[in-house]
Amino acid sequence: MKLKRSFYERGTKEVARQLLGKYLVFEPPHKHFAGKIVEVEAYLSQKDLASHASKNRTKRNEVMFGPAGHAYVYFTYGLFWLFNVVTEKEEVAGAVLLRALEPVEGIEEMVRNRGGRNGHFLTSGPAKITEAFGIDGKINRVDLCGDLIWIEDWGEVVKPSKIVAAKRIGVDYAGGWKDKKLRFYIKGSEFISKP
DNA sequence: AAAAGGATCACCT
DNA sequence: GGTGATCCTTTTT
Repeated sequence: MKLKRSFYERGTKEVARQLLGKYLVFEPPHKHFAGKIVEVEAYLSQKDLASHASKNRTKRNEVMFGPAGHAYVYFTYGLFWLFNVVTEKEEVAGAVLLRALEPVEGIEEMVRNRGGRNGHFLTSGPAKITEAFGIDGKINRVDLCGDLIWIEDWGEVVKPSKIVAAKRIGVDYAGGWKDKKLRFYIKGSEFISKP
């Protein structure tokens, strides 16, 4: 079942934890991809110094301030696209970064998109996900309650004891926020980006 | 350990 | 309207 807007329209930390074990589905013309979400990071609000939203509204981060359930896709390091899900009600700029998936459907096409790499290297990092799926800036602002890209609940339950909370990756610039445990992953998954 | 690479933002003029 | 530091990373040495 496709997640509804009400799922996303809640506290970012809760949404992040509950996205574990759900499935990202992407259906561009004549293609089909699906992957199980095994690692995420929560970016809480304008107060979160690790978040793009900490600098108030700009052209880039604008979508984070809008309604929940939309995609926030941005370009970084001159090379990579990163995919986020917008959370919370309007004016509260929360988002969840998808950091790692377990590939499930469309694997052959993912391998092609990733230059022949396979297995553990396919989607074990935020920019690896977008490369494998072929996600780029065209997906920014797309409504996840539509028919191009969305997240599904396949009825799997991830027990709290299987969820690990850890420091976020690559946010050493974020002052007192850099060590907060807002990264969540499924314990034992072979596809997480960093242990 | 370091290169790869370009958009974005803060801060100037 | 121009400049420079920075960046929610990946790959290769």
